Amino acid sequence: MSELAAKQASQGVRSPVGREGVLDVAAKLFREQGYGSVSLRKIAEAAGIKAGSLYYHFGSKDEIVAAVLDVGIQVVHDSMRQAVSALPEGTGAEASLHAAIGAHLRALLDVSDYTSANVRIFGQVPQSVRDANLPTRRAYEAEWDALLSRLQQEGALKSDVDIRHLRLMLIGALNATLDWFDPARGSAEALSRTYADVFLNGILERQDT
Amino acid sequence: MSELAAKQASQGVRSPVGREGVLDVAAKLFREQGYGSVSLRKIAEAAGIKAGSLYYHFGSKDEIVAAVLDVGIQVVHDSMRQAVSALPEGTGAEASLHAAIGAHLRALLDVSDYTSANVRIFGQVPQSVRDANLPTRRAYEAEWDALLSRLQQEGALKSDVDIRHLRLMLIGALNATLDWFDPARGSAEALSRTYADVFLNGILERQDT
DNA sequence: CCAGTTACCTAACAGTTGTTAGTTATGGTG
DNA sequence: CACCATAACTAACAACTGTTAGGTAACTGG
Repeated sequence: MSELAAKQASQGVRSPVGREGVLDVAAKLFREQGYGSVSLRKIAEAAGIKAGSLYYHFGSKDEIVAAVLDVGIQVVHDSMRQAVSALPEGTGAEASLHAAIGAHLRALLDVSDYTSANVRIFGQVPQSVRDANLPTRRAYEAEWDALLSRLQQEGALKSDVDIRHLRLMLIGALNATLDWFDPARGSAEALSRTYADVFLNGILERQDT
Repeated sequence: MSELAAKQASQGVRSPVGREGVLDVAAKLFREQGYGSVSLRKIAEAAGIKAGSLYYHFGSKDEIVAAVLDVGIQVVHDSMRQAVSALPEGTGAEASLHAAIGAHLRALLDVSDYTSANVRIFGQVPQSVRDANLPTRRAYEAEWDALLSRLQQEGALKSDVDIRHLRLMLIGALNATLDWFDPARGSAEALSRTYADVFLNGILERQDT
């Protein structure tokens, strides 16, 4: 049950599904089935209302999916920012990156239907919806760029790697886990350790260490 | 113009679009617009015929998209196998991986609408179509696993990395480039150097080298 | 020259889609 | 009690979907 619905129910209101309940259900369906095969009637049925009723809360299907996309980025953004800023001052590059990667993967794989829906359907929605989501995306990307730049200025990262490129590579690799990750086979936590290690140290056997 | 169409035209035949021409056009549209928003009428129009005529060559829409998916994997598989097998015997891990990565990225970003369409729409098509494409996929994945295992047995790769996991991570990262790669900003060739270097050596600044 | 094959076209079908207009039931407020 | 906002419902629309049946023109082998 959504927070809003819970609050209203406790006030004795005949608990309506409401805008929030619709979004929760929509995010889940989009994550599971993709954009194209989720109709308004499917969303409505899963929410326990009729299709026409969706237009009380939203002006169009685009408006629903746009809301899901925005929340999806906000969740992972908050999660990542919080994880990094919670680190003690002077934390090394290794731990900082691991924290950021872990936060991203947890939001994507454990926590949020919104974030996974975003990653899954962003490439499937109409251009106009994608454009509407861009500012929110850019803010999250800037957070990553800031982190990576800081580590590079501290001399922890190679000076010849391009930050934008590295960020695209990193987030791309992380998001791709959504296609195959199986919680029964391993935790997001373990995954983030592996990913951080590969990106930081590579996979080549070395003489030193 | 497709090879078939060219051959037939040179024989004096009133050049039909044909099965091959339809697939070429379908692959391009799927790559550009995704699965859901490409209707049979759009494919037909782009091919210069009418929607109903598609059923002369194919039994259903699923059959069209399944054919595109299969060809997409075959192209990148052939490209990768050929690139690796062309290397002189005793080639090091670094060069081997770079060749494989380069072949994959070139098929994805430069060469084939089929391969890029596969990566783009695989997650959007009906379950049955995905299942039909699985054997072809597995063969390509096995090719990668064989390469990585060989390198690991030669002692070139760390012995504690899981091959399957590494392959998923690598191909996932490579495929993700499709979302942002802009040929005007850099070549697939240059990209493959960067990716190989990061995966092999990591991004951490080191005392040695 | 005729028969057959190839590759298309036309027209229509049943189902689904996003969307709209008008209606109704509920519960809090003056 | 009357009033009003909230959150639904019903029923229909035009457009579009994959698909099918039947027809037609062009080239090919006998």
